[in-house]
Amino acid sequence: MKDKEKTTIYDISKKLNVSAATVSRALNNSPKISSATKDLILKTAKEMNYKQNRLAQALKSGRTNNVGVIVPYINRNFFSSVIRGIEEELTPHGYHVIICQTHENVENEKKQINALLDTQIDGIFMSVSKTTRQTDHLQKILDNNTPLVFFDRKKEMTGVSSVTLDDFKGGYIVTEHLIKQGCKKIAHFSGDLNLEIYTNRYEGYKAALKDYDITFNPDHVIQVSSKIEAGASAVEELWKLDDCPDAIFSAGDHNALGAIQELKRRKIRIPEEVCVVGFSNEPFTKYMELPISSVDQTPLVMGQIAAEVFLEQINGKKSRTIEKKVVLNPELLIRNSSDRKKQVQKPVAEKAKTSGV
Amino acid sequence: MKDKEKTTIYDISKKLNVSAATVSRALNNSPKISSATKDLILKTAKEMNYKQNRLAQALKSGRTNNVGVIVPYINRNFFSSVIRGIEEELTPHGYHVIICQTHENVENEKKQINALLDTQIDGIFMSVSKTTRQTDHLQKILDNNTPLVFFDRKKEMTGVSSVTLDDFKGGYIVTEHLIKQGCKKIAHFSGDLNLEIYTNRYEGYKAALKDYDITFNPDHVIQVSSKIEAGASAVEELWKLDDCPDAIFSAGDHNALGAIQELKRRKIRIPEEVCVVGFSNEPFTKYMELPISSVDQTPLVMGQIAAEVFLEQINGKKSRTIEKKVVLNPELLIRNSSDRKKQVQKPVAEKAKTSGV
DNA sequence: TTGTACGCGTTATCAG
DNA sequence: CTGATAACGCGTACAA
Repeated sequence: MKDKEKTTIYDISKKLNVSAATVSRALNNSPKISSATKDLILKTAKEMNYKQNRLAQALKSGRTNNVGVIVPYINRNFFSSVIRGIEEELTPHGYHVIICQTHENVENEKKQINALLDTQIDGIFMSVSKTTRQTDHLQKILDNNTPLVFFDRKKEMTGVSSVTLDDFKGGYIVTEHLIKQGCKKIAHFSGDLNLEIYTNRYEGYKAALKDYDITFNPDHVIQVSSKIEAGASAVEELWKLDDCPDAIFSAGDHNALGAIQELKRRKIRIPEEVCVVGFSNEPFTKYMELPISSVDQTPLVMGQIAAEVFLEQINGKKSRTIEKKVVLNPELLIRNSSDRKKQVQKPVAEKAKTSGV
Repeated sequence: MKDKEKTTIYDISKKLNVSAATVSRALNNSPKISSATKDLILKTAKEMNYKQNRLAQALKSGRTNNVGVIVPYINRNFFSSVIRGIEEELTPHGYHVIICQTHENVENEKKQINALLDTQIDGIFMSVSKTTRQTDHLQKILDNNTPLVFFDRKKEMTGVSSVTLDDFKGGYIVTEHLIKQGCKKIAHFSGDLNLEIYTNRYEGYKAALKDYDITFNPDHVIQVSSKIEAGASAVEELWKLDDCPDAIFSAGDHNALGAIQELKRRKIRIPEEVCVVGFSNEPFTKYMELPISSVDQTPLVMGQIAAEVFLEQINGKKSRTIEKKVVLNPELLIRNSSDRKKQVQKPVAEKAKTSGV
C-alpha cells in the first residue's frame, strides 16, 4: 500500500518493453499510436497505480493549473462568496485556487503578487485594497504575460478584464426607492472614496436626487469607515444639524446597522420617521428584528463570471490583450427598514448585461 | 520591460563565464563559494531580473510549498476565519494555501483529496463533511506520506494530528450557565450526530444536567438541520408537549435565531420565560436587537494553531507518525437572550490547553 | 573554490 | 506507428 516510490512512465515502459515516449503518447491520447498498445499501456498504468507528476508536466508546459485570488480579507461574506464562485467554476477545469489576503494594505498586495508570479500561477483574480493608488505593481502581472481579472474593486488599466457591480445604478435605485417612500432629505454614508465602488454609489445617489429635483445637500454626506460605531457617530453628527434627514442611504451594511441602533436609542421610528438602506446584503441584514433593506451584489455570480472570463482569455487563440468588462446589475432588497408601504418583499432587479470591448 | 523569456541560471553563467552550478550555489547561499563571485553573481542576477523557477525547484526537491485546505463551504464565517488563520501563519514561511470545498458531500471530498495529492501539495488541512463515515480515502493521504491535520471536525485516525474545540466542555458550560439562571427544563437542539462535535456538545449537556441533579428528558432533545426554519419548527414541536422547556441550548446559531423568532411570535418573553443560547458566535448573534448568547470557537486561533502543528510536523526530524491533539477552550459569551441577571457581558473562558500524545 | 555531469518526470522533435 | 534523444530549469555528488 505504501508505495513511497511513485511509478513513472519509465517503470511502465520497462515493464512493457516499449519506450517512455510511447507511454506518454498513450496517456495523452495521442492519435499517433495503435489502440492495441494504448489500451495495454493504460491498463498496466492503472495496475501499477501510476499518477502523472503534475510538476514535471508543469515544468515542461509552463502551466501549473493554479490561479491566485487576492482579496483584502478572506473571512468577509462578500469575498468568501466570490471565491466560492470562482472555485466552483474552475475546479471542473482542473484548476486550483490559491488565496491571498492583503489586509487592505498595498504593501502586502505587492508581496502577494510577487509570490504568486514566483510560483507560476496561470492567472490572477483580484480586488484591490483601499490603499492601492498606483498601478505599477499590477502592471508587472501583465508584463509577466499573466492574465489578470479584476472583480468588484478594479483599477482602470488597458488590457485588463473586470467583473463589477453597476454601483452607480445601485446608488441610484436606492435613492430613487427612498424618494418614492416620500423621503426628501436623504443622507448618504459614503465609504473610502479612493475606491471606485464608493464614488460610483455616491454619483448614483446624486444623479437620482437631480433627476427628482431634490437639492443636493453636502452636509448630508459623511464619509465613514465600515464599522458599526461609525454609523452611530454619523447619526450623532447629522442630528446636530438644523434640518435632520428623513432617510439614510449607507454604502455599507454595518454603518446602516449602527445608524439604526443610534436612531432607536433616540426613539426615532423606522421607517416612519427615517428610512434606512444599506449595501452588500450581509447575512445579518435579513435576520434582524427590523430587517434592513440592502443591495445584493450577487457575489457568487460575480465569482463564476470572473472565472468564465478567465477561461475565455486562456483558451482564446486571439490576442491576449482582449479586454472584457462585465457589469452586473444590483438587486435592491426592500425590507422593513425602508418600507413605509409594507410592500411584499421583492427584488428590484434586471438581468446582467455584459459589454465586450 | 516585457521579457517574455525568463532568465535562467544558464543565462547568468554564460554572461559571467562561470558554470551554472556556481550560479546555483551563489543563489542558495552555499558555503562552498567565494564571497567575491557570490556577490558578483547575486548582483548580475538582480540586474538581469532573475527569478527562480519554483517548478524546477519543486520537481527537484519534491516539495511545492503549497498546502491544501478542504472544508464543506468556504463562505461560512467559521471556515473562512480558520482559513484566514492558516493563511496568515503559513504565508511568512513561503507556503501558499489552496482551498477546496466539499459541499458536505463525501464524494467531492474524495475527488478533492485526489486532486490535491496529484498536484503534490506538502500537506492537507481538513474538516470532514457531514456525510463522511469511512476513512479509507483519508488513509490514502497518509499512505502518500503527506501530513494531514484535522481541524474542528475530525475522524479518529492514528498518526493524524488535530486541532479541535472542547465541545464537551462547550455543551457543559452552556448548560451550567442556564441552570444558574434558574432554568430547570433545558431543551437541546442537536446537530448531525454523525459528527463528533455535535455528540460532544450533547454529552456535555447531559453531563451538566447530571451534575446538577436535573433529570434528563429525551423529549427535550431534537436533532435539527442548521437552518433558521429548523429552529422554529423545533419550538413548535416542543411547545406541543405537556411541560414546555424554560431554556433552549442550540448547537448552532441559526437554529437559536429561528427559535427566538418563533418564541417571539408566541409572545413568550426572553430571557424571563425562556433562555436561549446558541453555538458558534456567528457575527449576527451580537448584532441582534436581542443579542444571542453563544459559544465562540476562536476560529482564527484554530487556524493558526493548525498551521503551527503542520510546521512542527514538517520540520521535525523525528518520526512522521507523531500525533498531536490540540484542544481549544470554548468561550461562552453571555448576552441578553439568556441573561436574567443583567450581568456585564464577559466571556467565561480559560486558556487553551494542549496535550501532546 | 569551481566545473562536469546527471537526474527529477514529462513532452516534443525527428528519424526510422 | 514507435524509439531515441533533447529539453524544461535547477540542485548536487563527484571530480578537478
